[in-house]
Amino acid sequence: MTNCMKNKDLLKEKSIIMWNEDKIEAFQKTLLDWYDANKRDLPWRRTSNPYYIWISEIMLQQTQVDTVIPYYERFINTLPEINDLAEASEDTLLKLWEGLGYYSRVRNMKVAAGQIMADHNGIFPEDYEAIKSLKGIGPYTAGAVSSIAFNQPQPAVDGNVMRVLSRLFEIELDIGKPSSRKVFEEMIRLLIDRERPGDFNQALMDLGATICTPKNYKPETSPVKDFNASYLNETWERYPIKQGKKKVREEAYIALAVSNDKGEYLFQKRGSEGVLSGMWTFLMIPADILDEDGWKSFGGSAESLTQVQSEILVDYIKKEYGLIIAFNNSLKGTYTHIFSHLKWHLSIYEAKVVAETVTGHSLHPIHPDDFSDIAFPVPTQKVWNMVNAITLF
DNA sequence: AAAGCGTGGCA
DNA sequence: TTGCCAAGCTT
Repeated sequence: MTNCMKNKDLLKEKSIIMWNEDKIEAFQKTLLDWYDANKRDLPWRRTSNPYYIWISEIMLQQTQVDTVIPYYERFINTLPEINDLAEASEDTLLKLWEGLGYYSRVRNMKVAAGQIMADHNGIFPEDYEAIKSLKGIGPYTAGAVSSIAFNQPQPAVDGNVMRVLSRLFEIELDIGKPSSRKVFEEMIRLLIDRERPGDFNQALMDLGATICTPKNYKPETSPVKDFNASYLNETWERYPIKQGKKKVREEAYIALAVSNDKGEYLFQKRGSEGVLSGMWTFLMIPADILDEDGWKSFGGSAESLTQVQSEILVDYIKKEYGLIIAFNNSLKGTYTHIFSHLKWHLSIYEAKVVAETVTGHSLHPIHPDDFSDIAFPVPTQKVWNMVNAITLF
């Protein structure tokens, strides 16, 4: 009862009028009937194993269903039990995750698997708070797993749900703000079907993914259009409210594929902080060492560096890595990689190792025959493809 | 609270 | 082409 009052106070504060019980019940039936007839047949909907549901939810974070499916299948086949995940090496995990992005997700999963082994006797916990305390599991994923795998009436508010509710109730909140999520959660606590909470949550997400979409939205085609205030009031084009994103930062590098006389290429492991942390790349030389204008001075159409730039580069490699190289001053290609918050402009060149200083360096030689054992982020794969295409292996 | 964190699809 | 979008979490 106390929680119920809190719910209504929060909604009242935001000028949100909740439906009466009859309307809520009618909505639940309409939504679930639609879901029963139209739900997508997805691999993780054929299991009630919380471990597998968890894997799917982590993979689906900010990632499209079609992308996830093959990764999901391979992951559960390779690591069928929580214990397998807890004991897997980071290399194994990253290889299973290669190309999915947001690599901290799988590192966190290994930590969480260790928590489950240590704190829950290897059994996936059922309690919402216990689930949420697992590394990498936030309010959405905790709600999704507890409702889908354990039939608990917990909200699972993701972008879909916020968009659907914004349109149904003409919500004026910016769905990009962290504080807004709590309001939507309180709405779901009042709306959720107590008999089928997991299906209710998934039905809202399916509705958002297939009908109540961000673009090309046709409200008249929705199974719950009669409940949709923004449709009935012809205000639906205003919702959901979301602030625009800021422009991304741009950086330029020389991506240098350095090979030695054994046919190995030299890779560097990125640091534990920042983008692509702990992932392998070719040498990445900040373009601004070459001149004050950085990549703009050569990133366009230039096929080679100037003599001066070339010497600066060779000196930099010697100083930074203790490596004497023969630089092949012929542009192999350019590639622009767009992250969520950052853009890399890569100019790709090759070089051969002539000599190494005795102090060694932070670079790791890897033969192309062994590339299949190592997880490379997409920018590294793109650079390799360009080097590989030109040299005709 | 806001920024950081990958990648691919789409108009 | 550029920008936005997709089943978020951590710091």
